[in-house]
Amino acid sequence: MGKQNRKKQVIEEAARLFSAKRFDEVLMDDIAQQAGVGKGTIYTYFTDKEELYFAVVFDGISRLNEQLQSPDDHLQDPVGELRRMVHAIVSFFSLNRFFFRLMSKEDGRSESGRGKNRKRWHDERRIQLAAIEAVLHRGTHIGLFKGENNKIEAAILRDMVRSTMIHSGGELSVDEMVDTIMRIFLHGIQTKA
Amino acid sequence: MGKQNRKKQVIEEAARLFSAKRFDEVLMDDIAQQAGVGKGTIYTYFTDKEELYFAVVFDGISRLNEQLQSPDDHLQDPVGELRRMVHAIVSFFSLNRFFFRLMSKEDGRSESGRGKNRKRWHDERRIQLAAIEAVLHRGTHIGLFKGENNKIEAAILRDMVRSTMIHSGGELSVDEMVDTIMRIFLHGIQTKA
DNA sequence: TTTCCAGAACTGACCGGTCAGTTCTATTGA
DNA sequence: TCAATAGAACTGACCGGTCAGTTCTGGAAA
Repeated sequence: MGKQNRKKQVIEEAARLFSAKRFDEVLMDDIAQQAGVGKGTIYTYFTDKEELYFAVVFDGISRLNEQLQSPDDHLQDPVGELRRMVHAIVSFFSLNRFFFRLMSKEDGRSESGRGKNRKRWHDERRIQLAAIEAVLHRGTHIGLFKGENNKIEAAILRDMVRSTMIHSGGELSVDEMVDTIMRIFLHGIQTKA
Repeated sequence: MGKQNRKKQVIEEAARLFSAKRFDEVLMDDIAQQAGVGKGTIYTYFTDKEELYFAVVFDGISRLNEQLQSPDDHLQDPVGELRRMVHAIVSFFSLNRFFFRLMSKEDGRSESGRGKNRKRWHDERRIQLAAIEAVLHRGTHIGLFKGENNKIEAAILRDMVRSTMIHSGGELSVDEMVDTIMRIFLHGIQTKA
């Protein structure tokens, strides 16, 4: 088994376990066993449990953030670009249920900030908002969006993915979720009447 | 110090600590010290750390749910009723920052469900959604709302409070937050044009 | 032979939970 | 009003189990 594969395997299984249980309920012995790796081996890659935990978290969020970066659609219409982003988030989480749960959890801890890990988490999360916000700005500029408070609107859009995924109960396809989110975010629930 | 005050004091300090740190980082010794109470005293009220934790959680959520119950506004217009509910949630969390953080955290854990505490949490959360959903239904029935998927819409509305509170950075008043949420939820961000 | 690693075995810090001892409080009756 | 008493409430030093982190060994692969 290749060196990188081992580390990857550990991160993957740790993600599964950390997403399902409390930090203190997850044992290093379990992670080692699930990953098919000696416990000692884990400590060749990570100095301690906490470092492993954050490795898991950052592995997930940076992969998501890659997906979020637009290729070169700066020319595309803002609505299409927004839809592309929402789609990217929804499908990423659909394929990575573990990270979805893990991030929801980590998100809860986000306000109280201490240490460089917490800071980095904060930064990565801000990148997401900034990307969305930029598109909102562009749309506001050309009169397409109302743009009352782009910062909060960006946050709301991102978090709508979370709500939708949790509460769709697996009944909606990725595209249906994206449609639902975009419909509400763009037009609201009230009839024109 | 009165009997009830002690227990209440413990719950209050535990809420503060649990909201700021991981479960395993919060020491019973710390809670006791912060509450100005002997460690053993905590165990006269709660059988173990976990029970205390859930006592904290349920104390918060049931107080919130009380606020959510409409007095007798079943006759009032759905939009007004929705606004009243959003206002109730926003002001409750403004006055109870600890519970706000705590619930965000607990919410992250919500999917993986084991045990009766998890079930009760789930139930309490559903009560909130049901209350909102009922209003959406009523509005849909009289042609005021589009009502494409009231279940998810209810969840989104509730969670918009969370996003808004986290990302307003304390810059918005309660009423401004309520306005922002209602505006987006009812009409979306796109201009009519 | 040498390198690598699984996983068993070990260790000790740490912390949840206990309980013997102490303090508070309510009740009685003089 | 206050002394006496019962027992409820509280305390915090201590105990013991747990588990992160380390070391070691045997065996496989190269």
